[in-house]
Amino acid sequence: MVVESLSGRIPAEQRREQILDAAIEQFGLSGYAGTTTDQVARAAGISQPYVVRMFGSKERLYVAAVERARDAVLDAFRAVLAAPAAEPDGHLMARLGAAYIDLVQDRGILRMLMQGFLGGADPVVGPVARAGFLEIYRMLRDEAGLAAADAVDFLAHGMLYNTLLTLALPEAADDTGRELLECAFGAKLDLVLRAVGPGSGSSGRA
Amino acid sequence: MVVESLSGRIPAEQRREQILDAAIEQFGLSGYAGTTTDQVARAAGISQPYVVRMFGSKERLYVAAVERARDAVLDAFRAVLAAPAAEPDGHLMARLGAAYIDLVQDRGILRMLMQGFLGGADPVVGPVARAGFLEIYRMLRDEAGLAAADAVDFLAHGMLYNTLLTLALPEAADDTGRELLECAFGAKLDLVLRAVGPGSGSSGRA
DNA sequence: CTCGTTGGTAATCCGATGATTACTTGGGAC
DNA sequence: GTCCCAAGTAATCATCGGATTACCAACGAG
Repeated sequence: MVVESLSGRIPAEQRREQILDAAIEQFGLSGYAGTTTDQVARAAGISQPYVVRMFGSKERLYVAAVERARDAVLDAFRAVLAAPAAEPDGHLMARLGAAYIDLVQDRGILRMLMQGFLGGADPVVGPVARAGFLEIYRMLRDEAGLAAADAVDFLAHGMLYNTLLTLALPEAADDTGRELLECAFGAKLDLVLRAVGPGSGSSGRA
Repeated sequence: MVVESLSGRIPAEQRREQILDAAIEQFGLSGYAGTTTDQVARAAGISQPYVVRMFGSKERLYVAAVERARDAVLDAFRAVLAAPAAEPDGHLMARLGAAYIDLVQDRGILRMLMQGFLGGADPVVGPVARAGFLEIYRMLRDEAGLAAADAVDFLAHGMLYNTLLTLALPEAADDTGRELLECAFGAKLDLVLRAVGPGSGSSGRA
């Protein structure tokens, strides 16, 4: 997970990417206010002042992390559109859905997206989050060619995925929870559970 | 919005309710870490130490606020089930959906719910949030009598509502946004927009 | 009236945290 | 080699925030 390569003196752009990876993980877990720049720095393997100096402020780092999470979604969907349909019975929406499930196996990205949505009321984060969401919708409609109603249905179930996964239901579900998961994810459930594994799989804190 | 009644010496239980109302509003806006106990206290019209003493700690107050938001949802749905169906064509799910839209006109409750979901990874909030979500699901299935697939579909669209509303899309939508809103809310859109009104309606900070 | 219980606050403490400043080191150009 | 810029850190600051302590004030019972 965390960058392990004992890294002396790395070009700034590469370091920037490492910081953003760490920021998504940490901000995703604890939100903007709940995450310290020092946590991000440690996760990226550098010192706290360098994080601040690289991005100017914590707030700007946060916005960059939100944008990066949005780009991850857009990239994942565009990869599906670029790839040839292997199976003829695989409808586009199903393939997009599977790609999304795959993407958000990285719970950092998933939670970062959700954090972004919740920032809708914030004067700085809000506009970024709204524009990002609409960009994804436009992509589904214009590039993937989904009808508006289909795109909305796709998004709705995506949001349910988001909720169930951030709730960590797959990791800790009783009978009711399992029924809900089966019904929500359908055939994709094994995709979800494969990553969780048979163990309790509780990922500890940093 | 904020309790205005110049209130000297109020019974503790009543004060507790005021604090919880304020907590839902504030925590919903800024999350757990982003909200100070002093903000909650001011919004409730009392002093900061009293808030802490009443609930023991900020964390316990937060958990209580999450539970209260959950109860608000359960109560709203049970009210629908208890009321006689006025119109025969009004399907149960549509009536439940309308009740939900109505409930989350209070954006504080809406955002508090979302904050709770995002706390799924937290060792304290997580279990509460998971149990609360499953409780709502069980209610839909057992008390409302929805088929599991219908309940899941209902929840999925509810989660899309949540996202669109926390993003504050109704308050600030371009053409794409309006199309998305129309498609997502359908006939319920006027219910949503009625509260927002023709003005910009940007509700200021506390 | 007085007294104890409940409702409530002012003052204060201590740790945490984002930012700033000043400093050090590595490595490529020539 | 030496020079200089990019990469990076240690030390420090000012502020904020949750919790604690000690104290004050209504109100009802007797």
